[in-house]
Amino acid sequence: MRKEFYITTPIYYVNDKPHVGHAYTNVATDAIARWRRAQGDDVFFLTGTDEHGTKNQRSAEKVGEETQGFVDKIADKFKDLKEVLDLSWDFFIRTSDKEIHWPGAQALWKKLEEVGDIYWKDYEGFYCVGCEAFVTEKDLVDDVCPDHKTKPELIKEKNLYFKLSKYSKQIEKAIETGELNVQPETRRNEILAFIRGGLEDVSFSRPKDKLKWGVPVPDHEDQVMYVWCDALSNYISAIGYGRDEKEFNKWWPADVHVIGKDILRFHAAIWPGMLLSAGLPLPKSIFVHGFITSEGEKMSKTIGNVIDPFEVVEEFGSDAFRYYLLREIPSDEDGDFSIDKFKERYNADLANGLGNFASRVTTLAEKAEGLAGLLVDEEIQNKITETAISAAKEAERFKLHEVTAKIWALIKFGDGYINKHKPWETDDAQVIFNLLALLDAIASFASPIVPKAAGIIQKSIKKEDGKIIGAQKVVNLFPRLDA
RNA sequence: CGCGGGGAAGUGUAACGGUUGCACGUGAGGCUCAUAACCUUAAGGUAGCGGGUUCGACUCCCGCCCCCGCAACCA
Repeated sequence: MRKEFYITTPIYYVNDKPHVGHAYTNVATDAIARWRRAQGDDVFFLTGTDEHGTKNQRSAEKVGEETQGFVDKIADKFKDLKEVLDLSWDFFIRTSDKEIHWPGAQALWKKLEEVGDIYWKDYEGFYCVGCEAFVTEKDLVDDVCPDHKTKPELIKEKNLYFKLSKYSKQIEKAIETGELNVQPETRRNEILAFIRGGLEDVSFSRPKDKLKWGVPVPDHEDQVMYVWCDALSNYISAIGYGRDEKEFNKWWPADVHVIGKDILRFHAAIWPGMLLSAGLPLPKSIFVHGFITSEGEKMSKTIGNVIDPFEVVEEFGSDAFRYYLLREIPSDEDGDFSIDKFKERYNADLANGLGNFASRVTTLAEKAEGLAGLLVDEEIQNKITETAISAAKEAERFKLHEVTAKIWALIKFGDGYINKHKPWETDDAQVIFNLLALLDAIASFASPIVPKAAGIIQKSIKKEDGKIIGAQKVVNLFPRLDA
């Protein structure tokens, strides 16, 4: 029986076009989704955009556009990543979508209110008139707002609050027992320490005059949802919560929420609290990945080292970019993106590695005779099985760079095998058949990582009734780059 | 203050209480099926510092130094 597997990326905030960090989250999630599909699971892969908030409203005003039109344009850029990065997501949720998202977000709100977890409370904070938003002390430079050079005023307003504190213990226990599996371990410890400190209730709404661009709170005309209920609820609204119970029950709970380390708290504290309140099951796991630095430094517009995924792919192709992200960036830590390292990886692993291996094997196989009907030698089969097992083990804990390394080690083994057996001298059909079987396995293992190249290789291997009978030469999959 | 993670060849990384492994890069040799690709091999690490436990520690414990993350309204 096919098992449902529901995986999500965060929804991206649309105040700017996508950068390499977004690309990373997408590619990592995509690789897991493709891997599960290859395992035979029925996968639903969700991504999308978070489009509300005063920031977007103001950005739109600044350029003299309708807010909706403004966010539409940026959301499209995120959608474009599908083709650019060769993503396989099934649905793209937008929080400004009144048909799909709003009913879910509002249904969830009503549920929380129904069980008595929503209440009125004064919210007090520093408010910058220029920003039209509350600012935190962290935002301030010398006590003034860095954007407006004014001192924010302390104001009070009535907000609806969510009783997160009530679920502190339950959330803590769920994470401790692994019912909600937070990966990697270090993030699990981090969030547990935080939760043990006791969770406070969170502000859940804003008065409409402060925040116009958002989801209206049901039954409270003058209030608009603050980000938590608005954004986090996308994970259930997208699959039918509040609209289509059958579809919702098919997919929920999520198997994995893939997130960046910056939003761990929202996903591993607030979100579980909301779900518990609503009587819904918790997601099975949360995979927290690190951030990407650029040329060893934090990416920033002022330094000018922001990496544009569109440009990298334009120059080197989606497979190469995906490979770099999955192989070079440790999936559970911060990693660095540098053009030199990119080229090094490309030449070593893709051109000299996968590409060259595919060429040598298919060239030998194209000329070979008597391949049909042969069986793979035990040595090769064992090697393939070993790799499948160890790669799957790493994939279970989301060590994607390790998965990739294990698969590429098989290429190394293959190259050694060719040199050892010299099939170009012996024309040994069995050896060539073994190599073809190996290449076939490598292509299928690598397809979640470099889907295009894997597809080309698979197509070049001729099969009959699922059995390999020959191949057509694969030419220059990854042309070498000049240093 | 605190909590959590980490410091290993030029770079990136893995496992492990008992010859530090792997990959890239570098040097030498080999091969020619292949994309000046591939294979073999060499050099290169006193495993941050100082103690302790132990027959024996990179691995466990303690102290110190350095780096990073968290420290709640930030997506």
